[in-house]
This record gives sequence, C-alpha cells and structure tokens, in this order.
Amino acid sequence: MLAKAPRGTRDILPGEVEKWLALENIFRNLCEKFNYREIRTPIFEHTELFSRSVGEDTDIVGKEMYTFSDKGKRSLTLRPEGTASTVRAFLEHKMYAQAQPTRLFYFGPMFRYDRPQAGRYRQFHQLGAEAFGSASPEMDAEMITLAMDFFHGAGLKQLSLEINSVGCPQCRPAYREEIRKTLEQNRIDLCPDCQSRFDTNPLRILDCKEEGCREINLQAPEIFDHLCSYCVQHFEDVLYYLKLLDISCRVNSKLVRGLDYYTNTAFEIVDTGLGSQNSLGGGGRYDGLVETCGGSPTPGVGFAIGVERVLLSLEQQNIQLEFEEEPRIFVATLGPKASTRGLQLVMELRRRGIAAEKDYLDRSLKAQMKQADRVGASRVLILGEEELEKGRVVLRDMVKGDQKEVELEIIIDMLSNVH
RNA sequence: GUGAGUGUAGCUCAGGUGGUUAGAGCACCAGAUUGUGGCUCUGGGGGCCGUGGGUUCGAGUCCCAUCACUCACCCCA
Repeated sequence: MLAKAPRGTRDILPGEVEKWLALENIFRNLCEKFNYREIRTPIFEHTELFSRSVGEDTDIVGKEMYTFSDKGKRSLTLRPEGTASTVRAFLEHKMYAQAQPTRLFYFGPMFRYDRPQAGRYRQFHQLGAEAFGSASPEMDAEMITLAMDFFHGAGLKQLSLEINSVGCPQCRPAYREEIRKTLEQNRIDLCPDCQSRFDTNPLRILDCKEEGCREINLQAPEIFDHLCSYCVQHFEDVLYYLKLLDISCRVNSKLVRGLDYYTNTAFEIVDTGLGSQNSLGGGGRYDGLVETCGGSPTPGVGFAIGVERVLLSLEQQNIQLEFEEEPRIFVATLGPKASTRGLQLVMELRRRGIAAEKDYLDRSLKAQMKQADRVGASRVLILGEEELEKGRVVLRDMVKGDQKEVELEIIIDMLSNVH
C-alpha cells in the first residue's frame, strides 16, 4: 500500500509530462490570442460553494465529492470542477468592477469519487475558460471557437460538437411542467433514476441512456417549442455566429448537461471513436450562477476540457505532439583527476545553457559510453589522464561516430557556438 | 453503487487434468584488448507466483474470502 498511488490517481512520468506541457502550451498561447488571462484558484473550497452552484440534485454533489472537515470543523471539498471557484474568485476580487467582460482561463486537477475506467480518474485534469459580463451570443460563439481551436491546435480530428439550448428561468419551469405532464402516465415505466429525476430535474430524463426511458422520451415535448422568444433568438444567433466562424456543429435537443447552472447554450465535444468515456469537453452559458453565488446578476459562459481524454484521443488517433529534445553532451572521464575536471566542465557547459551530464557511479569508459548513448547525447567529451596532461579533450560525435582532439581551453566556446 | 474479466521477475508473458531447486524474451549489471556507445556472443543479479484462509502427503495450479487492476453500467472530463 505504501508504494501504490491511491485508486483513480496516477503519476505522470518523465516522457509523458512532455505531452502535458505541450498541451498546456497550446492552450496558453491560444488563450493569449483570445485575450484570456490565467487564474489559479485553490484546490479545495467551502463545500457549500459547490453544492449551491453545481446543484444539490446533481450526481457530482450527490455522490462524487471528496468532502472532509478540517481541524476547525469547516466542511471543505476538493474541487470537482473549475467554474464555481472561478465565479467565487470573480466575486471575491470584485473583478466586475474592472473592464468587462472578464476573460479567464485555468488549468489544474479536479476530483470526483467515481469508479475508475478508461478515460476516467478520481483525480483528473481540466483546462477551461470562463467569460463574465456579456450575455451576447457572440461571446458563446467565441467560447466555443476557443475550445474547438484548441482541439485543432492539438491535432485532433473527427470531433463532433453537439449543441443545445436548455432555456432560462423564464421558460424552463413551464417546459419542465410540460415534460412532467406528458410523461406522467409512463412514470412507473421509467428507470429508478428517472423516477426521482421526475421530481428533481425532469430535463435529465431526456438524455437518459436506458432503452425504456429513450422510448418513452420519444413522446416528450421538444424544447425548441417551449423556449421563450429571447432564448430562441439567442440560440439562433449562436448557431449563426458559429457558422460564420466556420465551426460546424450538430444540434442535439436531448443534450442536457449534468450541472444545474446552465442556461441557454449547452455544448459538448465528443470523440466518436474513443470508447465509453468519449466526452472530451463541454460547457455552456450560466447567466444565473454569479447571482446564485451572492453577486449581482452577471451573465457568464465557459467550458472545460479533460486533459487525460485529449491525450487518450491523440494516442488512439496516433497523433504525436511536437516537442523539441535538447541536444545533450556527455562528459566521460577516466581517473579521479579527470573526473574532477570533468565535473567542472559539465557545470561550465550547463551555465552556458548547454545540457550536459557526467557519470557519478565510477563506471568504466565503456559503461559511460553506453550511458551516453542511452541518454541520447549527441556528443561525448572524453577526458582521460592522458588528455588532461596535454590540456586536450576528445570530442566524439555520437551520430557520425567520428572523433577528434580539441584544446581543453577552447572546447566550451566551441560547443557554445555550435549549439 | 452494480456487473464481468485479470493478478507469476522492472516490462510482456509461458507454466495440459495439483508432484522435486518456477521459466522465456526484453530490460538491467559484468565480461569478450590494459581507454570508446549502437550489432553480436558469454555470464550474472533479480520472483512472500496480489494477500489471507481452506482442501491435500503435496497448491503457481483446486475452493472460499479479500484487495488491486482493467473494462462496462451509471455519470461525466
């Protein structure tokens, strides 16, 4: 147990970390172009922040939160998603008093207690963005474009963008009632989950995957017939702008996201070839959330993307992320004097910005050469007692396989110029 | 929370119907010229056979439990 990461968590090892950095860089650069600024919020928050904003009746709050109380008896929760914290920070630091809209992005670990499976972890990582202060459908379109540009920047193809409108507090209650009315006589045929959803959140019945529920859902009223005129217009505008910006999408009137705070736009990006957990990201508009968290009414939109799933999708589609490997110099030495001089040499190289290393295990020259090969050294400096006496060093090119003697004094400058 | 599958060396896996000191490939270390990597050859170190219990003269192998991993359901990223 001591040497085992907890269930649903894992180490990101050297060799894989490079991919994470590459994705982070793609996202950071993109966000900069869109004028979004990075925010880093705590990894845990007051439990109430999540239960209030995400919604008491959601699966996340109901059964997936890592909640604990600290020594001061405060109930705290490891964040299961990023939007709530961002909203909290927006309010706490009165960002609404600055130039609007406020555009923010984040990157970091999230936590949900769930059975792990392919593409699902208890600690997973999301990169996401939020924009406060604009209810314009242009903002929705911008947000979706940012997400899609990220996927394209990472090299992903074959993604499907699904979009829907879930209405607003003006029209949703009536629609909710409409669903209840039409499904009432079939209520006992719904799955147990949907039976309780009937009371708590009948919209969620619509995207239930149970065969029986799906059949019953055929007679459910279409949401588009029940949106208020504002919501209809907003949705149509979003679709219009997306088309204008060359973002293709598929309207899915059954799409209902698992968080309660969404209003109007809801969207999800899925990789159809991925497997069971094929949702790479999702988001939507949440015009009531800031108010729910104690602020004055402020519209907002955002999305979150699952890093592990993006990585999985890249792997499955055989797409390599680009990252440069720095050429490396290995200093091989023979004898204690040369070893000491070699240590100086290595440090000088490093201070000149050249990646370098030497052997500390007192290994034979042969073993040092082997090691040089393994760490991917492009060149090896061989320094023995003989060379040391002559004030020279052997410079070996590991790719070509040839070598020559060079003055020890000029070797650093020489290599600095090459690199 | 529910279901199915799998746990043997660092990794990938062999080990018919229970029978002596548990194997291979790769990896690792050393050697094949007293100072030179990749290829080859030789040798070497490494295994509470997931854990606990049971059946048996005898269990890696059979039974039970437990834990872990994997996949799926649910839900989501």
